[in-house]
Amino acid sequence: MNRTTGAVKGKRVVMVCGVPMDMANCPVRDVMDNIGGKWNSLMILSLAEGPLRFSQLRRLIPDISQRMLTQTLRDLQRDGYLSRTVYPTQPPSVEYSLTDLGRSFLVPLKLFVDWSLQNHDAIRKARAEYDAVA
Amino acid sequence: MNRTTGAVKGKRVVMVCGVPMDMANCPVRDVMDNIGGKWNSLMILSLAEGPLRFSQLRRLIPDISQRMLTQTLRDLQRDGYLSRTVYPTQPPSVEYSLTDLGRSFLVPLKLFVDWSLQNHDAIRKARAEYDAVA
DNA sequence: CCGTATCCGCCCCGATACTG
DNA sequence: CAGTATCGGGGCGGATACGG
Repeated sequence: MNRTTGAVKGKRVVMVCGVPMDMANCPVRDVMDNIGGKWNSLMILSLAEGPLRFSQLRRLIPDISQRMLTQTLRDLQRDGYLSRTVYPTQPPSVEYSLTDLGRSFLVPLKLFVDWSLQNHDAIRKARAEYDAVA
Repeated sequence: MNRTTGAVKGKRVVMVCGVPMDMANCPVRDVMDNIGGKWNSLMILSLAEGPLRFSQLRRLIPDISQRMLTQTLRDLQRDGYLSRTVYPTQPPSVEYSLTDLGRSFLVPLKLFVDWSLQNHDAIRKARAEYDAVA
């Protein structure tokens, strides 16, 4: 397999695992930016078992600020991971729930969570050893 | 299932998918910080098919700066994803290769890449629709 | 209850220049 | 070839206060 890189029609292309990746418009980078934020993946996981209201999410994730809760929900809604429905009560209540896209993302996300839980100790150990040398 | 949150022995615990998550020392957050960087996951993918030298990686990923290449490699080595071996030639050559930990991470990572490639269009579409309304 | 608006510190990352 | 050192912009995210 050829792993060289080059400019193809002015595009930066990186061969990774035999698949050409357009770095200028990279899907992986794009998705990673979405869920790589501090709260995004946790938000999706929190909604995995059913819809929740704004204040419920706030109580469920006590450490998040009101600002970041709003922003995270808006970003995830914008990218299609979740939907927002407003119930015209008094005072108003807003419910957030995963879309099909959001639910489908749970598959790789949960695998990632499992891996993290299984290998966290190994990582912490490696880190400690590295720091001990330095 | 109970999804309430609470202080357990002074720790912030969030119930997610039935699993209690300690937010103060969260493995998922820890791992996400490692590979959530701009170049980290791409670096691991680049080394998936075999060891590469510093300059080879530099050519393979043309957009990365020398500084970030060094830093990314050091961070990934520190957390145990890859190993660094120096060959005492003149001039010196340094080879980077995935460890067992790094290779095992390829499983969830590749699943994530596949999902990104499959759903990128849907995300871009959702984003366009959202922006059109606003 | 469900947000907005504003200010601001921090740190990621790029650019550039220099070493062994 | 394989790094290190230094500077600086920009954006993420926290704190706080205010609005419908």
